[in-house]
Order: sequence, then structure tokens, then C-alpha cells
Amino acid sequence: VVTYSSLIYGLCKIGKISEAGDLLKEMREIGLVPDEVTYTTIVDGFCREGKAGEAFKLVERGVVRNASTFNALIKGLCKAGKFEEAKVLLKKMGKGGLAPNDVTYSILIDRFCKEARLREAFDLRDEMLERGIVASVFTYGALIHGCCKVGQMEEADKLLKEMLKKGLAPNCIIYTILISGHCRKGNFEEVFKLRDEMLKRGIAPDTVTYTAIISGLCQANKMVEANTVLNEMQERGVLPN
RNA sequence: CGAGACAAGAUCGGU
Repeated sequence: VVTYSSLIYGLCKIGKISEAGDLLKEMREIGLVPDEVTYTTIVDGFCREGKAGEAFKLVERGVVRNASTFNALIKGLCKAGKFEEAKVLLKKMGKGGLAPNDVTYSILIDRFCKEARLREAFDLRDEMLERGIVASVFTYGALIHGCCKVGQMEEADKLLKEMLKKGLAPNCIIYTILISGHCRKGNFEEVFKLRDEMLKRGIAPDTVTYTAIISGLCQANKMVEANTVLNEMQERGVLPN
């Protein structure tokens, strides 16, 4: 089952869903029983192609499922712009014995943030906490990114402090989001402060982080500084692209 | 007991 699921995953990733479906048939024919992971892979494959309807059909056929299956569906609905339906599905999950988890909320929060519906995103965050679901690095990443996108850097910085206070370790991605946000505001003092802070915590900036800094400096006509950062990046063995 | 699925970042390009 793991072998076939892996193959199905590979096909879905390159958009060959119908061939993935053939493999699903084939595995059944040789007596293998597809499990939750197998079906979630296909559900997500449909959703990636914008075929949330097909994904729903599969799930409604009563195949085995778990929270991840619904998470993939919720993501598919959001991608199709069906945010209200996604919220309805979230409510159904709660009742159907399959509890939403941190991934469920992280997906929704991320999609609402990307729609600039921050209010609803934060409401979802409150809701998840009320239900005793712990916000993960992904949840914070989505929220911080949302704040940065609308230029609310104070709120974004507050979220970083909040995660530190909770003992949740920020990673390279969290810092990159914040750095990119401050770059867009031209606040390079804060940008370098964050870079120092991440180094102090033993988090290595990667190509994406450095590209954010260099791109920001270039847009602000700070070419000398940009060059310095390029050198720093190369000295640290991070490859430019 | 482990192996396969769903969630967050820069730039550029396509529509």
C-alpha cells in the first residue's frame, strides 16, 4: 500500500491524476486495500488541479478518510474561492467525529490572510485556541505573513514575540517573512536586527532570506549594502540563484 | 516500532 501510495503521489504531483486513478484500480485488483493516505493523496491531487468537485465525489463515495483528507478538501475549496463552503466543512468536521487539527486551521488562516481577510483569520485563530488546538509554527507563519502583506509590522513583530513567549521556536521561514515585510517598508535597521537575531539563535538564513534582503536593498537604491550582503551570503556558503 | 498523504517565506517568468 505504501508503494502504490508513493507512486500515486508522484503522478498526482505532476498532474497525472487519471493515471493515478488507474494505479488505484490496479492496486485494488491485486488485493491491496487503499488507506486514508492513499485517498488523501488523490483528493489533494484533484484539488491541486482545481477539481474540488471531483475530490468531493471521491470522499462522498464513503472511502476511508481522516482529518488530513478533509484538510486537503478545505484547501481545495479555498483555492477555488469557496471560502464559505470551506468554513461549512470545518464545522462539519467538528461534528463528524473527525476533529479539525492545527493543519486544518493553518490552511484556513493562511487562505484568509492571502485574501486580506485578516479579521476572519484572527477569529479562526481564536477559535482554534478555544478548542484547545495549539497554534504551530505554520499557523504563526500564515498570520505573520498576512500582517506583513498589509504592512502591519507592529502586529507581525508582536506575533513573533508571542511565539517566543510560548516557547515555540521560530524557524528560517518565520524570519524571512518578517525580514521581507520590513524590507518593503524600508526599515533596514529592523531587517539587520532580525538577521542578527536569527544567527544568534543558530538559525541559518538561506537563499530565500538573502534574496529578500538583497532585493529590498536594491529597490531602495542601496547598492553598496546589497553587495555587502551578497558577499556575506557567499561567505556563509549560501548559493545565490 | 518505522516507511507513503494535507499547512507558512524571497526573486523572476507564464496566464
